[in-house]
Amino acid sequence: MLRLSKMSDYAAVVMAHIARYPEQAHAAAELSEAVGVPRPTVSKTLKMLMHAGLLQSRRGAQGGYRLTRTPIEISVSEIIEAIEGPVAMTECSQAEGECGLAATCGVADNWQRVSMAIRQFLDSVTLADLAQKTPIKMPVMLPIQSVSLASISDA
Amino acid sequence: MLRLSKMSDYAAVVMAHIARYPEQAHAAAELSEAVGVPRPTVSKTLKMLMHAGLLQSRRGAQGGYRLTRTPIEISVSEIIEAIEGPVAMTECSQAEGECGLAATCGVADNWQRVSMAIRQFLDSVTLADLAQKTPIKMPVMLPIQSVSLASISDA
DNA sequence: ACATTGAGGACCATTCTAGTCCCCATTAAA
DNA sequence: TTTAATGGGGACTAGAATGGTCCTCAATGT
Ligand code: SF4
Ligand code: SF4
Repeated sequence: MLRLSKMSDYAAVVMAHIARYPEQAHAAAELSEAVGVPRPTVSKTLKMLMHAGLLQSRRGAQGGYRLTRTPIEISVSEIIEAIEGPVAMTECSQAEGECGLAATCGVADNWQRVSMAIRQFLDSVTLADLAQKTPIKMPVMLPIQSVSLASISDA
Repeated sequence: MLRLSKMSDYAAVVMAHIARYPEQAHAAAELSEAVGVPRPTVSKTLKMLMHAGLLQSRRGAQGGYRLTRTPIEISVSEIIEAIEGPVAMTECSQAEGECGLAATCGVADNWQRVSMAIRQFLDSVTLADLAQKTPIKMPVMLPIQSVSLASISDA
């Protein structure tokens, strides 16, 4: 279903929560309760976000997590990538692991473009957008055909 | 990685292959060889595409599969949905199965919009786009902020 | 000192995925 | 009418990924 993993979802929820009070340090326990996700799981998520450089932590009393950047400077694609790796629809859309069918499949090139379009879109959505209460408006996406089908000439 | 499943990828490849000769019937064996995917797997994929109404089949000698519509009338989102169900990033982006955090998470609404934007985009990419040899051009996507953060006024 | 809080990583259960196989139904052609 | 081609349906399996838990150690403020 082209579904985000639950962990990514948690990550987004947690990040959004932190983004609403960016100045405070948020302990894992606090976030766990606020969000309704068991502590160990939330902790794991936080660790991943930290490794990705989206959060900084301080241990000890009064410690916790806070954002390394302002919510406007964090994109949802970064959050997703922190949890599940690069946003890529097909195997061939990542640098590594070229799929064996690349030679015969004939769609690799176009898939990569589609994939890139989605990545760019996700780049353009920020944590601030996600966290705000008022629903964000949808971006205008020009139908792909309008630019592509015009110039077909080969086989 | 927000990755398409392999099956969906196969489906796309196979559909693209058929789309290049829409008039002929394509036997599973033929497609299997053309695409380099083992017969049983390709067969399974074809069955799914048929159930979704994207292909029609005829059994017996000279039988095989062909498209039910022209390639321009088939969107890649339909192909994906045929294999892995509705394109939805979060659990709450589908009608059924509301996730338990819906009340507390505070991002459901915005995720749904992001999800819908992607779905719409995928709707706009057709099988013809995918199948053509010349690389498709990317659609222009206006950054979401430009439309969202400016005009916040509603609830 | 000591209570708090994160770091790191092992570990497990369950689900999903990819892939295989078998047997039956239909159709065209010999 | 027989036969060969071809899809339909569905059960089945091995393996990977996912979601989630737990334990112990390190840091830090009071
Ligand atoms: S598009 Fe082609 S090359 Fe890319 S992953 Fe799919 S089959 Fe492999
Ligand atoms: S966004 Fe909120 S409601 Fe939607 S799936 Fe994630 S947690 Fe559940």
